[in-house]
Amino acid sequence: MTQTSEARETYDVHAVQEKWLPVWDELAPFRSGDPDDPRPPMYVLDMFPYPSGDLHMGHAEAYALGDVVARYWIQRGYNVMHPIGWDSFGLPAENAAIKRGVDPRAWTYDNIRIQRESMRRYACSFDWDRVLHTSDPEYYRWNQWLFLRFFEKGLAYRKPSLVNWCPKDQTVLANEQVVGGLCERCDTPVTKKKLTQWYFGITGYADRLLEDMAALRGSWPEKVLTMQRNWIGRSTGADVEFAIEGRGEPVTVYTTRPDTLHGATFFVVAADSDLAAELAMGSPAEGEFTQYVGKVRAESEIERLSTDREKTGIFLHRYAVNPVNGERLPIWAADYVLADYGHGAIMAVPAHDQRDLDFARAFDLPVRVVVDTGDEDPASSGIATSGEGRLVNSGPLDGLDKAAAIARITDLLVEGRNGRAAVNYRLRDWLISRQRYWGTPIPIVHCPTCGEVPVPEDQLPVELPPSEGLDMQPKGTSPLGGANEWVSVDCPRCGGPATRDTDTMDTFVDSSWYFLRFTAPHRNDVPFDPDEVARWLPVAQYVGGVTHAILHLLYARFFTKVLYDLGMVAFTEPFTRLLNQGMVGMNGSSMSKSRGNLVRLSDELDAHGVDAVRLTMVFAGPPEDDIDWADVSAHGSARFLARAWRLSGDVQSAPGVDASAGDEGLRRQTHRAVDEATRALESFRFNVAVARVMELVNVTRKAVDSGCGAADPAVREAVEAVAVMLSLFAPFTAEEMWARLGHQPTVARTGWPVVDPALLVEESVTCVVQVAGKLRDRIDVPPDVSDETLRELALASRSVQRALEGRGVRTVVVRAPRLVNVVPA
RNA sequence: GCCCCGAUAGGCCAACUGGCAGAGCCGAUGGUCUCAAACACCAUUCAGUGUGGGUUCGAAUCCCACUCGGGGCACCA
Repeated sequence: MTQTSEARETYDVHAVQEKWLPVWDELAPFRSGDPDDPRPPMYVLDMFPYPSGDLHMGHAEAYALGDVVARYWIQRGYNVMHPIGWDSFGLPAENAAIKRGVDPRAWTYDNIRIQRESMRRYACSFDWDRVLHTSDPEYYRWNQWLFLRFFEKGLAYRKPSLVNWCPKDQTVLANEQVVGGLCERCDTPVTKKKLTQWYFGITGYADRLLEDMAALRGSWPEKVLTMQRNWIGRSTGADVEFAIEGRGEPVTVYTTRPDTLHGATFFVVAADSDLAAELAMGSPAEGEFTQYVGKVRAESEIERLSTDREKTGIFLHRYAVNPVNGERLPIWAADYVLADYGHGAIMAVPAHDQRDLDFARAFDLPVRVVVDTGDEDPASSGIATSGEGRLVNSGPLDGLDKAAAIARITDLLVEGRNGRAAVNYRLRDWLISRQRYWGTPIPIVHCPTCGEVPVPEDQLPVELPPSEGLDMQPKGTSPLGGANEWVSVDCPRCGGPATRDTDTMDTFVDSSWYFLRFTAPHRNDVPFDPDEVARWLPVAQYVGGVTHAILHLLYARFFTKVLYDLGMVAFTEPFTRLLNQGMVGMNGSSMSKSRGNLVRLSDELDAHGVDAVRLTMVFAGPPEDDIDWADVSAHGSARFLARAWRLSGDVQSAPGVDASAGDEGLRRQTHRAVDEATRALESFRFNVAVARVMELVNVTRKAVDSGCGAADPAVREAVEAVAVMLSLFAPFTAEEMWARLGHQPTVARTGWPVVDPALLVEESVTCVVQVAGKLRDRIDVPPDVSDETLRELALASRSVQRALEGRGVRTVVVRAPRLVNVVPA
């Protein structure tokens, strides 16, 4: 191999970075707000960050991937809106305030400044004209405004309930923020507490959240859809009313197995429910019951969740009456029945429900089989049977199968007016109150005479009082309660003395509609501009971590449907396509916020340069896979980029030279590389697209050194294609190459290379000839060879004849022009 | 316990609707350069696709069972 450049130039990545940043600042190639822009609009959105310190490896991966998508569609001629903002309310700011005595506001905005500058240096293709921060009063006023719309529709309401409580953060948590019984933020075991809190009525949207997922199939990861489906947890069954001896009102229970109604042998109410307390009152077991409830309340979620714990409960000395046969069922209070699911009470059918059977065996209660499944009697086996079978011991249901029995009993219950078909959801209403400072104040005034009074719109935003002088220490009530002057207000309705609600909203409220605000972040008269929303939304491509598969994405979908019902948007799903990127780890351990950063992004950027880090993130594998930084090589990426850059200095033809006169072999390789890279990009196989560019660099290097030579116009065509394609992954290198090729900045807006289909057609293809599925010969044929000709060519092959060993030919499978399979007799 | 997803070279990963298992990167080995090393460059290397069946002319790809790994839900009646 000839050595073309003796004194090899070296590629100074850091100098190149410093060179182009100010140029891009000046050109602002990613502005999307020109109303006369003729390009078709497209909305590409990265999940916005929380401003906790500087960017880390996870951000670097996410924004590298989001940038590939945004920059690709820009090259394809779209006016891409790719905005960024900060999800800047939340606990860490407050914790920093407590720990270091700094103002949460100052801490937050300092971090935003740092992250913003890091994003600039990382060459993120954001439209910097559209920045928003959810902690700005101009933003959170619209949280409050939307809250009031929800309140008017009855979708925001207050109720007393047992709520998840984090003893460390001293605040309530939504169901979604309790992970495996631990606080999502601080991993403290969560307990229950009875509090009156604000909720959003998401359960009323459960069916729509479920059904509308059909439209997302194929464009959202199946995994995310499955997780949402599980979370919503729809089940169908029946409500059945049981009379209670000595009580006027019957009690309704929900069951998914109404067919087993005749198998009920006892009745259980949730120990921590109001109903249990009422039934226990005056009973001989009252004292025992009170003690039991105390114990249950004190238990942490983690204890409750343990599956192999023993069943506990108290017999209340009361009886329920089975509506189908008049049997008296003893009523027990137990903690295995949940107060906030269904009606907080169940009919227990131990023969066909494992939990009921475990309880029956613990307390020696009868077991009656009503579905003959052919399995061993649960009373002796200890295993409840839930399979198919014929109904027995069930009066009018005897002989029916499960489905028929469910239909029949449901009809009978309706006739007897003591039951009906029913649907239940695992999903609970969304608890949005937080007893913290750094969030959106809930715009409600509590008046002793008028009750809950909304703050009038012209008084929005209800701004947070200064943090100075407020006690931020977690103490179970909001720090805002200490801001006496702020709390005391005149009731907007009657003018009398009243107090503000001192809780703040869950920060997931902020992120449930921010994607709408990006269309016009500076409008202060509306939350978002309907015309702009119509122009840009729904988001064509959303990019973010799978950690938000349930929480954020479910809430945002819910908000969108509510806004649709309010007539504010014309679509019901906010994100048309979703790409989940994986996480970045090191040597098998993850690098999450809580576990500390094993690899510092700034170190990697210093060592290898921005482009090499970005390229490594994209090239490491499919975007949704996790990356182990130990498995990939930023150094290898840097080496490749230097090789690509070197090519741009080798090109000897002039800009604008006619490529059609160039070397055809190289031209074919170039056009095929662009074609394949394009297809890979559109199906999110970014790593494959990068491989195609690497391949093109390799063949171009060979063409320069030992092929057509550096002066051939095909070399320029190839290197220009490399530069444009690299602009998605390695913007600095691409820009520098573009300049060295004699062009003006910026390569980011140059346009995607156009593939000449004529150059994709091969002159001849290698046809594989198999005998009995085994490779026996290869023959070169024209790409348009006919089946007939190919068949004859193959049969004429000496290797084929040898492989046939004189046997006859049974069939010949011909797939022109690539393959022939000769099947011997 | 239930439900998803995955398993291809020493590592990370490719392989369009079933059709030559290998595109790319890392590593390793050899060479060039060097006083030497590092860097760089050139070249070489390695699997028959987790296991067992099935469908097919033909299976990494489709089907069934299992193993291992990852994830989700889990006392939700």
